[in-house]
Amino acid sequence: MKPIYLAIIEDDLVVQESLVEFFGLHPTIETVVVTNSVEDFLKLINSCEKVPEILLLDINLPGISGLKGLPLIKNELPNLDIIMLTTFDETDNIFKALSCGACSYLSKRASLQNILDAVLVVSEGGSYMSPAIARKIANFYAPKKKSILTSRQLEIVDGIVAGKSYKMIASDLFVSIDTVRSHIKNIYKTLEINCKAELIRKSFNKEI
Amino acid sequence: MKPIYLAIIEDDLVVQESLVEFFGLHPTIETVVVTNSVEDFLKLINSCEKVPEILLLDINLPGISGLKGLPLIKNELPNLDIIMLTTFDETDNIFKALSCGACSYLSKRASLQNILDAVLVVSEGGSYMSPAIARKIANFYAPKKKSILTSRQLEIVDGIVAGKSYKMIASDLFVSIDTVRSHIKNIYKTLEINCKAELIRKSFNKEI
DNA sequence: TTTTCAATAACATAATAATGTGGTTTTACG
DNA sequence: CGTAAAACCACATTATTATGTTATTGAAAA
Repeated sequence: MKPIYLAIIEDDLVVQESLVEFFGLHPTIETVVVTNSVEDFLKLINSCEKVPEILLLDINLPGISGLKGLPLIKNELPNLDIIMLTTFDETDNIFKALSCGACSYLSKRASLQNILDAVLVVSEGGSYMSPAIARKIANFYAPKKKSILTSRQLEIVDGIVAGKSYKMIASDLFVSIDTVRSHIKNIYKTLEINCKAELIRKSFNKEI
Repeated sequence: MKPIYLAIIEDDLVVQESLVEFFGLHPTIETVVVTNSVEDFLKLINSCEKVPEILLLDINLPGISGLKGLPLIKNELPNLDIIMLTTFDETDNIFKALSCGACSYLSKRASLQNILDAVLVVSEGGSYMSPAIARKIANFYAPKKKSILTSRQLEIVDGIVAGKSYKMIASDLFVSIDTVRSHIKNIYKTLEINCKAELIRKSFNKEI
């Protein structure tokens, strides 16, 4: 059975060592690169005969942070699957990491066994999210209780988000363009915004 | 210890029975409602003294499908955590289910043990996604290979998406407003669009 | 070295959007 | 019955956006 080539970037030497030791015991995982910074990793990676397939990347690193480093690393090794290790589960970071191509995300409070599970899952083409993280993702998609806009206003918003002009929205809804304007004025007031871009952003962020 | 009240909607009687039997053995889980359709569930739920906290919901049901039923159920029991069980992992369904408020999603090929894990994780406020599903979610966020826009053009797009006017973008980038206009003309041409709304939409859909 | 392309910029014009003020009508609620 | 909210509409003004044409400069590619 082909071993899984693993890399680790972790600046906390205690954590780093415990990871290395733990994975050293595993029969099918071979830790091929271990560094304590993104910079070192990028230097080492070119002169490395065994190219890692999976990387455990700490999100809080001195120098280039894990989050900033992600695109740099992905640029060098596009096929590397990256598992983020994080101390705090900040929602923003989760989505930023995912947007940069991280495929798994787990809390450092997770046990070594959990981290191993994640590595194995990823090596099989899956993805592992710790429960708290997964919940945040689910909540992100979840519908908001109820909009502060009226149903008519929501129809107007739909039109805007769909890229229609006021004129088009007016003719679609069989009302005058001034009515559309009027609705939009009210919508902007309610949402405390003053341009279309904000409206569309809010809509995509499910803030409406 | 307070038991976890569980409900199950599953039309396949073999699966249903094995679930009921399996959870019956668990000390802290009490299965309080079992039906084979969303319709029956909605009828029963009002005359039920023990209100379920977690629901295992099959996605493919006769009559009202699990997906269609989700909002109806959530409407009756807003605090119910719903775990979707699915035979096929269609990406569309995953996101639809999440958008309707499902908090976990797992393949029926998952073992009973996995389903139990999911129930326990959810009962603790987490969320469980099977690896293949989680991977699809991660891939959804992953960056597209490379943009057809130049880096400068991307800076302009960022400004637009952030809700800035041309004037603001110009002053942020220390160029004239006509330069910004010029960039935007080129961007629209390249992307074959002709308004800001489309640009923002594409940006949020990672089509840029 | 010629050509292409990205980035810069000016000038011009038409369309659309943002904002204000004021008004009517219908519907729902206490 | 009165009132409030929602949907409707008009008129007006300014700001911003969309679009066209043209041109210079520097860097990269052919």
